[in-house]
Amino acid sequence: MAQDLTIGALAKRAATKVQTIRFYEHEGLMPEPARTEGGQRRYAKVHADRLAFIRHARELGFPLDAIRELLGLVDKPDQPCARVDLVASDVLADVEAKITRLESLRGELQRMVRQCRHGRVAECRVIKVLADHSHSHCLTSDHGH
Amino acid sequence: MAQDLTIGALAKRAATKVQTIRFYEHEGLMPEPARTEGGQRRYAKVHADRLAFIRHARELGFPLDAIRELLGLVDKPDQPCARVDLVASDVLADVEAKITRLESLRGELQRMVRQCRHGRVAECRVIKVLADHSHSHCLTSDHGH
DNA sequence: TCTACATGCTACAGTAGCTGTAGCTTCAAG
DNA sequence: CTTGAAGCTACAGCTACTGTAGCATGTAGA
Repeated sequence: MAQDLTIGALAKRAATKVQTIRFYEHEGLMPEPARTEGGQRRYAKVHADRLAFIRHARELGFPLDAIRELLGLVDKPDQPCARVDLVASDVLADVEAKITRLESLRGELQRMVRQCRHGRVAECRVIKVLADHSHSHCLTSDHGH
Repeated sequence: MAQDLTIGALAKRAATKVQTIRFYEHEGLMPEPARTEGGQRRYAKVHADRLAFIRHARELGFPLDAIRELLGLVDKPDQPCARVDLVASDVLADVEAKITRLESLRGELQRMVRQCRHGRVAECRVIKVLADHSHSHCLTSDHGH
C-alpha cells in the first residue's frame, strides 16, 4: 500500500494542484492529515480515496457544499440514501439546464458567424446582431438565475 | 427619445442591476455619462445602446475582454471584420466544448441516478460511482483547461 | 417650503473554486 | 554538509458580478 504520501505525490496521483488539496482541507472536505516533526503533511490511503471522491464529484459538477453533504452521509452508511439521490438529481437538473441554454446560444452564435461576409466592421453581421435589441428576447427570459 | 435616464431607469430597461452598470463603467465597457450637479449619473440613448450590446454579448457567452475588443472595433467601422469573426468563433468553440463536456456529464449522472435503489447509504450506487477511481478516466483527460 | 423617502453615491467585502505569489522552512539526495 | 526541490502559511487575484454600509441627492406630496 502507498502510505505516507507527500502533498505533492498525492496531488500528482489525483491530478490536482497542491494548493487545491490544502484548499479542500481548509474547507473541511479533506481531513487533517498527520504531520512530520517539521510540520509537513503526510497522507494515507484514506486521504487518497477521499480526494478521488471529491475530484470525481467536482468533475461531475457537484458544488463543494453538495460534496460536503455527501461526505457526511458516507460516514453514516445506515441512513437511507434519499438525500444522496436528491443531491445528485439536483446536479443532473443543473447540468441539463446548462445544456439547454448552451444549445440555444450555439444556435445563435452559429447563425452569427455563418452570416459574416468578411467585409468591413461597418457591415459586420456579428456586430449587427449583437447590437440588435430585438435579439435579446431569446435569452433575457432567464436572467433571473 | 428617452434622454437623461437615471441609472435605475437604465437598469430596468436593460434588465440589469444598477451595480452592474457601475461595474461596466469601472471596467471601461460603458463610457462615463453626464452627471447632475449633485453627482448623479444621467444616461442618453448612446448609453442604452451600448449597454444592450454588452448584455446581449454576455448572454451569448462573450467574456468581458472580448466585449471590450468588439466595442473598440465598433468605433473603427472601416477596418476588416476578420478579428470580429475570430472573437465570435472563439466563443462558439468554447460553447461547443462546454456542451460536449456537459453531455458526457449528463450521461454519467443519469446512469448514477437511475441505478439508485433508494436503500441505505451503504449500498448507494451514487456514492459508489463517485468513490470509484476507475470512473475518473471519463473526464480527467481535460483537466488541463 | 418643508419633509419624507426612494434612489443615488462611493468604497469595499463576498460569492465559487480555485490559482499564484512572497518569503520562509524542511526534506532528501549526493 | 550542502544544495535544490518541495513544503509551509498567508494572502492577493481571477471572472463577473452582487450585496452592504453609511451617507448624499432628487422629487413628490402637504
